Amino acid sequence: MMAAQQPTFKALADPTRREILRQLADADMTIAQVSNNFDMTRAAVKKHLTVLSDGGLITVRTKGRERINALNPEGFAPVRDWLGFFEQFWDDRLTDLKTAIEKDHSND
Amino acid sequence: MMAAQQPTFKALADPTRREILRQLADADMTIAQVSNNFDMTRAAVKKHLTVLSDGGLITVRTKGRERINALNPEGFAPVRDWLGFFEQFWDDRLTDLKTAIEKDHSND
DNA sequence: TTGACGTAATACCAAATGGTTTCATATATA
DNA sequence: TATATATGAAACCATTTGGTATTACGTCAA
Repeated sequence: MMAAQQPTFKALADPTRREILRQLADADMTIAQVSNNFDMTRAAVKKHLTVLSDGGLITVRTKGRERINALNPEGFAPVRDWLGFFEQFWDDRLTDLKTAIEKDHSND
Repeated sequence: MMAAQQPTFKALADPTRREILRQLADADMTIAQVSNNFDMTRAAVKKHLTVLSDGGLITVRTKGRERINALNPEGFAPVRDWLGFFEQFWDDRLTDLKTAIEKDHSND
């Protein structure tokens, strides 16, 4: 389990790729459909899709001569986990702070 | 409000920078302290810290001739928001699916 | 005030990145 | 079968990135 997070974060570093993900939330799309929404060549978009696929953020299924790209919810797990580490860390610190304050007030 | 997310995601794309963040969770550190934990020059670490600062993920305070680097919880908001969009999206889709199933079963 | 220390700033380099163009391959369709 | 369509793949290019080394600057302490 516990997929490597590097390919995921690498994939998310480019604004075009994040925009592609946002658009795939609306509908699954072929490479041609995705590239219609961007001012760059189909080849460039294809490269971005490859990076997204390597990062596990999308899945690709073949339908005849078309490749249909779709979001892969599981691929977002590395980001969830990474963020979770820090959120948990801050939660714990807040809890510790509260505990310390209560302890202090017990001296009133 | 609503900080630009590009500098944030850019900052998170490098494994060294994510490791620096993890270490800053344990304790605030000067540049020299951070660079002691990595097999690269202080100058290289300093560049990473600059990128992290540009991304809003850390804050730097001056204490004499030292610069103390610390995590900035607010800087994580772009990631929280970005992830939240997709989580919300999937939640809604799941809810819609459940509703559709219930509706279908009402024909029994 | 004079070093020593912590950091900033710059120039430089190799490799990665994001784009292009061109050509090849596989599948639909007339 | 012949042609159009959808994609894959490779070569190429400019810019960015992540590292280095070197030098300069501010601050502490003897």
